Amino acid sequence: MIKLYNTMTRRKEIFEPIEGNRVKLFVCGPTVYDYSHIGHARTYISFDVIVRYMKYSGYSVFYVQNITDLDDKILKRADELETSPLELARRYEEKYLHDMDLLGVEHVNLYARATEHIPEIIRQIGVLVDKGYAYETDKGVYFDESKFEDFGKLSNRNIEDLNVHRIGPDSSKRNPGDFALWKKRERISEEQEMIWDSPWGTGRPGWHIEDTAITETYFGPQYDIHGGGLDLIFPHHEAEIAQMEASSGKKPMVRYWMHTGFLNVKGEKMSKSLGNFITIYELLEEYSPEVFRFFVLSTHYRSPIDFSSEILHQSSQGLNRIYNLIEKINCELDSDTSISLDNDSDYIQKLAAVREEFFEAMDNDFNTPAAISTIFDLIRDVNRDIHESNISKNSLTKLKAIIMEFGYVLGLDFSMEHGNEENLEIELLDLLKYVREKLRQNKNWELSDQIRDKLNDLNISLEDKKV
RNA sequence: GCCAAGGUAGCUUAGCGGCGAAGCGGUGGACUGCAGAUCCAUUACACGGGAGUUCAAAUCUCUCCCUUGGCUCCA
Repeated sequence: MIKLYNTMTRRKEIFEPIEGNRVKLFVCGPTVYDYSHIGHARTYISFDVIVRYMKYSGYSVFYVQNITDLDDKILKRADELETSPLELARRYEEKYLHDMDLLGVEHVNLYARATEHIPEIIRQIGVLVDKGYAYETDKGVYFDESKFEDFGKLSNRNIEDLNVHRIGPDSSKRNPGDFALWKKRERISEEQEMIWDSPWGTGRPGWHIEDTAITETYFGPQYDIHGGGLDLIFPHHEAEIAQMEASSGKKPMVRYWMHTGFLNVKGEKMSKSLGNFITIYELLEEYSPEVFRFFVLSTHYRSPIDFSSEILHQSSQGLNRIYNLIEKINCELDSDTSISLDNDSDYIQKLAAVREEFFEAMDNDFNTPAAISTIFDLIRDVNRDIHESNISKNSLTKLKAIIMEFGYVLGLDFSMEHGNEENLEIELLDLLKYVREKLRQNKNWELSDQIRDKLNDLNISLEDKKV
């Protein structure tokens, strides 16, 4: 039974899909005008694990993400780079998907591009106009905030507050907070991209409407979960609620709202002006995807998380502790000394208990830090038992399987089977190991240590075992 | 100003009414030719301050202090 925190109610609730075990999940995707950054990575890794766990728990998840490929920022950037907006959008979309692959984020079931849903968008705007929720000016079509009394229910604001601190509102709008559904733009040339015909003249959609047009197309007017970064609560998600609930007349648009916390860099918000903007590409030049994922999952998805090299190093060390155990298990399983103990049944019980604890943590609003903590508890016990030769191969095999299972849910590969080295490399390495072993037998410590140090410089770590 | 999220050992985080926990780290020891890994022990002033509710508060309520974010570009 999964419990999840619903931003709408500000409480943890028992998760129940509208229809059986089928989950309709929408997460706001990126605006593809630049490289994705580590904040995106945090959000999408979080939802990756959430979805993995839901599937693992028996739900059939239909996971949709939009790709915002018609935004003003894209036009501006394309102008700067003297390229076509669509080409730019496709290029960065490709980079986004590639980054997700590198991070081990599974593809969602459907990536929906805004530009490929223009008819749906126009249709939805039309409904809003017909029902009197939207009005046309000479600049565009706007949603009339005052007609939708629930406006602000997600972010806990009221319309008066929103109107007070607005500077220089557009006087052509009825209310200062009314947002654009359709932006009128003149068609300059025939080959111009990102401009479409509509009943309100040529132009392009506003920012919020693509998501509701897309979700209505694939999910209908009501679905299970809508997710995204914390920063999208206002105004984006408020606008979505207004659009969808006003046009369909059905409430609520979505049952559960899930928002991921921010990733800061050394205590500061990531921004281009501060110069602390880190792209996923840059991240992966320095850290492995596993370390970053482990770092992300070491904090609960709703909590703020602080990125720094010191903390990444801590994560790396923690992850190594898990890897070391796997290696040790593999070693024990390969060795000839067979320990046969009759405490297997104890182990089966213990592992079942740990498994239950792990899944309890995950059930509790996807509490990955608590789940990881159960892995460490297990590791401590197992290390002790291995150290005391108090565990059978049979138990070790089961133990390994369970850690792999945890790894699968968290999207971390604990298999330690990377075996993609060239054969020649392996053979040369074996030769080197053989020579060094001979040196050690002759107690030529100086030279054997040198070999080990040099290998270490090449990122190959050699660790001697007791003979 | 309004809204929101936080303040738990040196660091990073769980816990959110009933023995304060995990990882990273520090120190000493065992094992090892040394190192690494691991084990044992140990170190930790750890629940921002104050008041209240309760048999019982890190946990609930109020209040104050501090940090961060949002307030129509944002994952």
